[in-house]
Amino acid sequence: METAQKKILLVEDDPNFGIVLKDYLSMNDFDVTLAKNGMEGFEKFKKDNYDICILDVMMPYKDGFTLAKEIREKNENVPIVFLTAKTMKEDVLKGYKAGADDYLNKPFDSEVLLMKLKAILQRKASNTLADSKQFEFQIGNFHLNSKLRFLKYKDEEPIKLSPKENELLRLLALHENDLMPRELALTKIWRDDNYFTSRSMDVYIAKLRKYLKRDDVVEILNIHGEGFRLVVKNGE
Amino acid sequence: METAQKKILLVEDDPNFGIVLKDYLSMNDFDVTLAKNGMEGFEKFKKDNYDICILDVMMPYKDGFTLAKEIREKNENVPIVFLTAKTMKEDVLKGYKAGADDYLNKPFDSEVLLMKLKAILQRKASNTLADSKQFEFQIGNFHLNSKLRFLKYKDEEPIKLSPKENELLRLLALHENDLMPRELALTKIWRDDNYFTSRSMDVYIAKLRKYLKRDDVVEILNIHGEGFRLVVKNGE
DNA sequence: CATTTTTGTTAAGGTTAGGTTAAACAAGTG
DNA sequence: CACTTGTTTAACCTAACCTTAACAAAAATG
Repeated sequence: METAQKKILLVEDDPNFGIVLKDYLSMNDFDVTLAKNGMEGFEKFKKDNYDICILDVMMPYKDGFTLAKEIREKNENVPIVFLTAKTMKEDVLKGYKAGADDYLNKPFDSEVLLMKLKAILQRKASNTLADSKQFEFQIGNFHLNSKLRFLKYKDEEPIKLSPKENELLRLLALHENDLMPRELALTKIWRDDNYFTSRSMDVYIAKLRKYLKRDDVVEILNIHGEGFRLVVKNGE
Repeated sequence: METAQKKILLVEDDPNFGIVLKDYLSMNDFDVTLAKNGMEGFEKFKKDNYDICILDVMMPYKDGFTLAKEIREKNENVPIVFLTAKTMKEDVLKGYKAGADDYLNKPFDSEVLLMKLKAILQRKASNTLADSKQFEFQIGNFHLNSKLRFLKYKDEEPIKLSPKENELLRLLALHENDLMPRELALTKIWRDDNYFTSRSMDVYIAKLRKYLKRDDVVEILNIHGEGFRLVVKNGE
């Protein structure tokens, strides 16, 4: 059931260029929302769900990278495409670190942009199943609310979770009783897979274990060299 | 620590450039296979599983687009990145139509390529696990879960298996009641066939026998000079 | 049947991954 | 700037894993 128009958030401070691009994309069957700066872009992003974000890098007040990071915090999956004025290597690298999916150098060919968008949406289409943002989980006698970032055990005071704790536990919960590969957490949450991020992850596992200790039906097992497994014993 | 190297198929007809690029990628922890033309590229693609394909567009005999189409027929998910000599719009569009994930204009910055590859692999990370591999086996009264690396006998506590134990038992199970040649295990699991790896394998056979002892319907027999055989007596 | 080759088994040693705590660092806030 | 919160890095230790060595038993070989 999918012929619905794809929603694009376009953030571009040059009004002329912005409107031209918006019209072009609209003509090609996208539903485009135009924001004139990073601030406005973020406001609009929070208010609605978009299939893709196109961000100009050079903008007053809040540049594209900063905006991208904020967007990533809210949504780890939405594709982000940068528009950069020229090929500046630092910019490109910075963009990818901020979680970009692609970038385009201005001036660019509009047809090329169109193809990129299509390619990106296609890629997402296959992924989309696992993407279903699930926010609430029952884990043994715990209840995890991943949107509000707290973990509650029976009737006790909810434990507040930090962003990393929360995401990690959420990933584990998504794979309950199954393997949650190290690599997955590292690429999804830390966006980098190296010795230090890996050790950092171990630290978070220790923190989660401490929280989960109060319920002996729940535990996090390690599978050496592979990852972790959140097991919930369905006793009695 | 090391999360398994990613396998790259690099198809590039310019031998100098190809080798330089290959070395660069290898240094950055990728496992690179280099093919000198489209034909060879496709052969290699069929013979192995790759995490990503990097294709030069301009090649004799079979160009990058044709190759990409063939690859897409075999595998609709593997990411494909094109290398194009210059920004030719037609080429770029053609590339996306052939199912490209991205393209790079030569000459390009190697760090940028690296970031692109990382970004692409990150996107794929969630998908990639679905490798059609057989993970679960019933062996007499045992149940082997090869993904979670444990072996369970009836209702006892599962026995945790080490990676080598696990792979070896899995190979034996795949050949249940049939010969599992030494050589097969050595090349598949130890990736080398010499005196020491062979002795190491014997050690693992001993370990597995110890686990399997609790069920006298199951045993590992040696076929002198040939390999081993996992037999399950189908009593009564 | 003596000799060589292959296999069975146990234990020691070395390496790497993971568990845990605390200190350092970074960013945001009163 | 002191204080708080979140995260990374360091340090130290234990557990897991794999190889190698050593010696014994079995099977092949001539």
